[in-house]
Amino acid sequence: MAQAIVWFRNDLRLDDNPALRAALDADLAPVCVYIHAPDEEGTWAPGAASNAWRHRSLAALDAQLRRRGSRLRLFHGPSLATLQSLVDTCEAQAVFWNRRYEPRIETRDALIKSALRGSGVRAESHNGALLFEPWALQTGQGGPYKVFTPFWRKALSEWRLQTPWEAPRTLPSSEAGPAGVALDALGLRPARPWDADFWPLWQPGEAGASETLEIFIDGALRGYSAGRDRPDRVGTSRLSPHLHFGEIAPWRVVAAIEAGRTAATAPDIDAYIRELGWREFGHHLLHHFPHTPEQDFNPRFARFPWARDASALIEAWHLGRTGVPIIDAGMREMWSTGWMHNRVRMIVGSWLCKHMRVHWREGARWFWDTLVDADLANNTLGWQWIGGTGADAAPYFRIFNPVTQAQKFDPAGAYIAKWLPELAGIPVPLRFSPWTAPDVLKRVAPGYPSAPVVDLAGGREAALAAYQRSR
DNA sequence: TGAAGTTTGAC
DNA sequence: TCAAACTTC
Repeated sequence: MAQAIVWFRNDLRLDDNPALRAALDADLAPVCVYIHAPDEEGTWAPGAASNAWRHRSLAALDAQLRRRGSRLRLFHGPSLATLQSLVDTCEAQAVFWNRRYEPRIETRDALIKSALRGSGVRAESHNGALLFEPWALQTGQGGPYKVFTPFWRKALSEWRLQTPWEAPRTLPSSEAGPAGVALDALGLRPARPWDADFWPLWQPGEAGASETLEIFIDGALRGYSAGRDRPDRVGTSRLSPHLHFGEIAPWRVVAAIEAGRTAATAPDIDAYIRELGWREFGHHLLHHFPHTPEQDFNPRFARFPWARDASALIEAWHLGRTGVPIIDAGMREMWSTGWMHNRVRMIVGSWLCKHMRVHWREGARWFWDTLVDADLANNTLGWQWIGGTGADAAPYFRIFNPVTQAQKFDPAGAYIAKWLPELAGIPVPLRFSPWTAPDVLKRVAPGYPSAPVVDLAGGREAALAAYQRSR
């Protein structure tokens, strides 16, 4: 049987894998490879938490391939040279992969595709990650969308999803060509086990993704429209890292969720699929506006007076020592688990960009390194949104009050107590703003900051004034 | 997928 | 008196 290279990237699954399917449909034995080449991603090489996840996800994929009589071969880049050498040594007839949409990767992959084709090899990329390719939806004028609502209306009107596909129980094995390097040689696993608290919560890989989906459907999906805003509960799908690494296809998530549609569940199902729509919109924007991971979408903010020398403020934010419990709880949740609830991401983001008046790229960089679901499309969309600089963003003057938000979405103060145990002894009305009861705070949690690093009312006023000045 | 201040209208 | 509606940033 002739061979094909199946080049795994952010599609670390077998089911619903269009590249793997293409190889099998062509009657070619898949040589499954992963090529480690972080330098080819420029300034957005994967961060530490992301690498820790990938290490385990690659191990899971290899185990799954072995159960089917195949295996995953690992290599160091550069990607093109590695693929060319694999094509030669395996005498492969084709190379298949699933597309990524990060600007540097799109450019690199286009070069790789044309180089392979230039040497007479069949090279094909497929859609393994999105419900709609970024170029599939266009405005009436023929351009990209910049506003979510019309984008999503268009998507719903052209709703056609890939049909689920299950990988065969046995894969043709191929021993041709080099064996590759050991997983540890890629250096993805942290040298010091700072990620120890991640793994009771997460199971990287395709099996973990399916299990997470089932848990969501049996649990938080009912009541999702309201429950997703509650960081004190399991109210969200927690699928984001699995979707980022392609451990499950979004169309499979949609199909599974739709399967239980009733009149009662319809609003929750629609609300969740709309969130997947934001993920689609993020990829659409990243593809059409490739400078947005670095630059404000709205050029007006070039004149905005960001705070000077905010390094002490930024450090307090990093460490979860701002003195505002809901913010510090969120930052510590992320540090411990590699993930932060989305409502809390908005609160900590608003605090950084508005009260601290620090440019969103500082936040984007920190999230990039600390989140297991760090994704250039979603991270950029989220930070441009909360910073007020984005395409369809919250206006800059929409400033979250972290005390009000905590009262509303963590009413029993349970989320705060979980991540800031030193504040658990402060009774609930005071736990949201402990600086208002200085003697209690000093007695119960003497190590916690005695006051917010930025005054809530003063910071809000300063941000509004700065916005006015820049107009 | 804000907050805060003001107005309005039902008691 | 108070909550919902409205307005402004």
